[in-house]
Amino acid sequence: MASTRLSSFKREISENPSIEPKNPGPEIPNDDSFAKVRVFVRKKRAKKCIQTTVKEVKPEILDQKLSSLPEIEDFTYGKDKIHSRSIKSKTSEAQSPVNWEKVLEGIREMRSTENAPVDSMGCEKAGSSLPPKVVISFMNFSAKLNRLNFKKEDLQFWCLHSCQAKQRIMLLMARAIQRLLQNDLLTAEAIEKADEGAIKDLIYPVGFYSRKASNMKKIAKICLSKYDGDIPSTLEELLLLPGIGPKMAHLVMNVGWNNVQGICVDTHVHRICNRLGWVSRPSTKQRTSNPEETRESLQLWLPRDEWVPINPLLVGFGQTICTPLRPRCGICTVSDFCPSAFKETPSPASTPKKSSLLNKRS
DNA sequence: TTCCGGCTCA
DNA sequence: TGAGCGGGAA
Repeated sequence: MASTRLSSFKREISENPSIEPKNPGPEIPNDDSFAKVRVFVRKKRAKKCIQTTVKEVKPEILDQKLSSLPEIEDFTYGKDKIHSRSIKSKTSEAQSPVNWEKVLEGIREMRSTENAPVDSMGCEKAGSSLPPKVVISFMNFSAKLNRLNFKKEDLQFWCLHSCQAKQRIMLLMARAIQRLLQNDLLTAEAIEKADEGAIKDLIYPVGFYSRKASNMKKIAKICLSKYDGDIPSTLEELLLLPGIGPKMAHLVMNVGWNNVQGICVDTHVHRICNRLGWVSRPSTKQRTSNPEETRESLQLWLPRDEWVPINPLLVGFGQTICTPLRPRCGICTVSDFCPSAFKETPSPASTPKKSSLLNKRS
């Protein structure tokens, strides 16, 4: 049965070399008669699959065989299943930036000596303090938080992590979680029943509080009707929720479900990767124009085990040193590797527009 | 590309 | 005083 599926799959591939493999791939018969491990190799150029082959090698020479294929960057295989894998082609446009590891290490060191808001509030620092039956996902816990008058000890509830919770609720903001907690508004049922105006008051003055209160109600309703009060567990379904875009969907997949589908790229990751010259628009050396482009570009070369930690690392770095305005290049230990160091354009505030000059005159 | 809305900082 | 913040929708 399984071997029939495998042979038809092989035929499918040989007839159509650009076919995308299913993930996970076809099953391999789980018996002793099967002496070989099949390694499915897919060469990728940018996003497009350009070559697909199936190789059969004996397990005992697998490592040797694979080391003779240097273009293989990452793959998994097993007796039972062939999993997806990515291949770094020598001719690929996705070259790792020079010194990226040094830069990352330098940022890690800087981060270890400088506290950033994301360290106390970021969802990765998950809530062991959270009620056991509640898992909270949220967005917008960014640089703005440290400007607000919240005590640090009030912020211990901000986080989420995956746990064996049956009841989950996705919140769309960070800072209001404690107040929602005090009002028992942390389940889809409670949010669904609550008055939108009351939610608005509780989360005020979070950015976009009005829209977020409305989205919370909508999401709670969807979670109750479609997911039994839980949150969706796939990227596609998360993206269908109102107010949930790629940044939030990847964050939830990474941290809430421990299922890494992509890098969570927010404004800090987007800005810093571009400053470092780590990402570019396809086939160009131009900066990426939005976080989604950055994510795709970054994923082409950044090793998968960095996909989750890169977010809190760069967010904290962006909050404290590589700030949007007036980055502190003077204290940055990796500025030697940064093509944008000390080159930031002066803020528009220093060159007043005509309208503001006119206002001043009047 | 603009808007959302309160807030901070230069 | 007003630019900028930050992710998503229109």
